[in-house]
Amino acid sequence: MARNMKQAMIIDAALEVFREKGYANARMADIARRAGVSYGLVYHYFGSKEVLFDIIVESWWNDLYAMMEREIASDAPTRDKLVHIIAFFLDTYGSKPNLMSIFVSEVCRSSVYHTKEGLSRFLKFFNLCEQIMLQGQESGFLSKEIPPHHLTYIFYGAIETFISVMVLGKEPMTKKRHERAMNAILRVFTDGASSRAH
Amino acid sequence: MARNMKQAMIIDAALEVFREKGYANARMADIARRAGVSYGLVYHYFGSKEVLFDIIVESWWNDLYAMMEREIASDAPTRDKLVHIIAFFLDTYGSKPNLMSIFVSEVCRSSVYHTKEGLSRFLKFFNLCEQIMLQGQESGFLSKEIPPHHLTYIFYGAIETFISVMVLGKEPMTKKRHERAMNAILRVFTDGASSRAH
Amino acid sequence: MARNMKQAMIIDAALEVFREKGYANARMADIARRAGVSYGLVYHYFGSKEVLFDIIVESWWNDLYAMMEREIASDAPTRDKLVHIIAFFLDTYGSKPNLMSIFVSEVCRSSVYHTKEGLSRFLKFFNLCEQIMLQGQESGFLSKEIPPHHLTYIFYGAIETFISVMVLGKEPMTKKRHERAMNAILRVFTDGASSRAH
Amino acid sequence: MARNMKQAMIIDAALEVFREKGYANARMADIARRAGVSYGLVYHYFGSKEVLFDIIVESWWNDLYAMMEREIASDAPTRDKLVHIIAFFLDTYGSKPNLMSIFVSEVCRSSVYHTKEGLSRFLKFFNLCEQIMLQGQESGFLSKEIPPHHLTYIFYGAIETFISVMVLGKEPMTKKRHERAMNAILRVFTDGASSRAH
DNA sequence: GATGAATGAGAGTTCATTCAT
DNA sequence: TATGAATGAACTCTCATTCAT
Repeated sequence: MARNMKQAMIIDAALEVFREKGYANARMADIARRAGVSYGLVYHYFGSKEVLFDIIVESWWNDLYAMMEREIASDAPTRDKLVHIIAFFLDTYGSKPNLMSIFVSEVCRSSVYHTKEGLSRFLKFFNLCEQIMLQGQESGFLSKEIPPHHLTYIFYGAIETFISVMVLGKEPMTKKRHERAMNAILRVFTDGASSRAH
Repeated sequence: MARNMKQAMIIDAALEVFREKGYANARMADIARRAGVSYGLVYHYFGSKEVLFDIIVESWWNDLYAMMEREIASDAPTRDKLVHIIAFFLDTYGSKPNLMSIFVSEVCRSSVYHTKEGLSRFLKFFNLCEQIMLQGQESGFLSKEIPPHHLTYIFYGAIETFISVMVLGKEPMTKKRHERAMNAILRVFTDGASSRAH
Repeated sequence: MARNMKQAMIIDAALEVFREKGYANARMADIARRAGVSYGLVYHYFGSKEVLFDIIVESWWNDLYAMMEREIASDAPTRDKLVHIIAFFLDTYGSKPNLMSIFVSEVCRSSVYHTKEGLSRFLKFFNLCEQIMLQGQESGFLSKEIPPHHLTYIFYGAIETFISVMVLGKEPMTKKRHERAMNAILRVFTDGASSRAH
Repeated sequence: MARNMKQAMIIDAALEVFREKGYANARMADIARRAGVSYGLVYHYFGSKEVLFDIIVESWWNDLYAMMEREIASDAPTRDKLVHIIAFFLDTYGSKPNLMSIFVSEVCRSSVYHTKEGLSRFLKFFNLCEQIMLQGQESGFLSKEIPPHHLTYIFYGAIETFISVMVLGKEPMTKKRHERAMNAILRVFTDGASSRAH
């Protein structure tokens, strides 16, 4: 599939360039050069810079939503669901660091703050997350004293910051890092950081 | 005073425009028009778009560092220090929502990912936060099982997400919101979200 | 060919505009308009106003150096070498009056005084000229009483002023003018203006 | 005379700045700063950048014309007149190097090529010079075989190039340099560079 | 499909000049 | 006389996008 190959090369190049420079400073010429194609071809396939960015971003959101919906539908214990969500972020960082980097540095900020679509995508994710928190409260695993959207903020904030720090440090994902991040987030989120927690 | 007044008007206009459009899409002409001054005056006082942005950002970081250092030096219980830090973010959102909005949407992301200065400022803040976590562990308030930098990520991630959501919803700060956010963050961070926590 | 043609048209337009207005007052928009191309194309090919100017200037210096080096290497009598050098300037004025005009009004002054490269290019030419004067002294044609760099200044000064006056008067080069300038420079430089000279 | 003092300080500052940067790149703010006055004052006294430059340039031309007219009116031998003219340039370089530098790098080029006034001033000087050459021919000192305007070009070209080289090398004027330049110009102009000249 | 020359609107920046004080 | 805040036209340069080949 020559077609798919070139498209894929452009996407990969775009991931790199968007990560390095950010959306605003990424130039279509850079992406074309990095992909080793003429920059007419980028337009041939993707129409515009915005569309190219959106395709990348959309694939991310769709994967995320799919995962979240799987978890919501599943009848696993809430604790496992939280584990799966954390793992999804950590694994994606491991397999597609560029994508994850773009997500934390561009998507979940600029795009969210300055476009309608960005905002609604973000809110949709929070909504899905909230459902899981609600399931947790109903199953008796999570305390009902804290509103589920607040639980969402704290849970998601923890994941995002862990990912951000790895992105900033360009740290490669390792088994150890994965395990430590997972443990820390899960432990503090469920039992708290206080020394009283057993 | 006239001098300081116009400067202040430009800064205020810049805060608005940067918040609305983001750094990349903010136009100096917009800022000048919004401030009700001529195009050239913005340059007369601030030299360039970058400098103007930096002045705004720098004032934020300096305030933040000052607060953190006060807390580190203080001999209040760690729990109070955490309260003060959370309050600092919530209060700043209340008094300077534009600044806070710029912080979460631009500074702590694009600027941090794409400039050396941005990165080092961010890391400095994390470092200060870590010191407080360490104090908390030493005083016996926080569990020593979790590394202090991990505690930092979770604590800060929670604050940032609460602020982000308020920014996105353009929610005005109220006493109630302040209290709820404070309680949720503090409660989950120290005791966890699990229903076993009392 | 289309590519080279447009480039050539831009260069020609630049030669005209730089000559008419001088480097500082030449506008890129003028050059583009004169060349009959879009604004952006000038940048597409030449990157910046400075580069565009430099390319023009560099071609001149390179031609000049090449000629000088040919003369130095040649075993013709010094008198012939001087004839060739004078002819080079006069002929270039005839075939590329814009280039020559830019040279005397911009390059050999502003550029030389205000940029490192300009200075070193000028000195390099003087150095080559000095070598020819030295050859003339060694062959017995030129008096050894006058230092070769002084001979250079007088010889070159004469040529430059003749060219300058032609540029100022926008005089087209004719055979007669060529001959008269050649004779006057050669005659005075070798035998002097005194009536005692035979 | 406070008035004259500040004016003089501005003129001096302008001489420096115009020399360092050239007319086009000299900024009024630079001149004011260098002079230690506000830049409103520069306008108060001189009206515009162009006027300021013109005043400087005009004083030069007037001194030059006055000298030339003195020489034309004098009944000294032509040789002495040539000596005086050369000395005028060398002495002015010694006493006012900035002025001389501006003259060779800006006035006798850009200004001459791009303004009507510049051109006419230059031609007037050439005209005066020609009269002296004519006197020399009539007195039998200079050969009648070479048109007086050609003699002018060669004579003036020699002086200008000597001055230019000193300006470029920022060489301070010394007695020795003065003498050598004088001798070289005079010797070659009258007797030629050929070894046959006695 | 594929190229890259060509376009031009748009943005940042400069700086001579004005004018209220 | 003296200041420097204020103005805005003018200019360079960028880069997403189009289109002929």
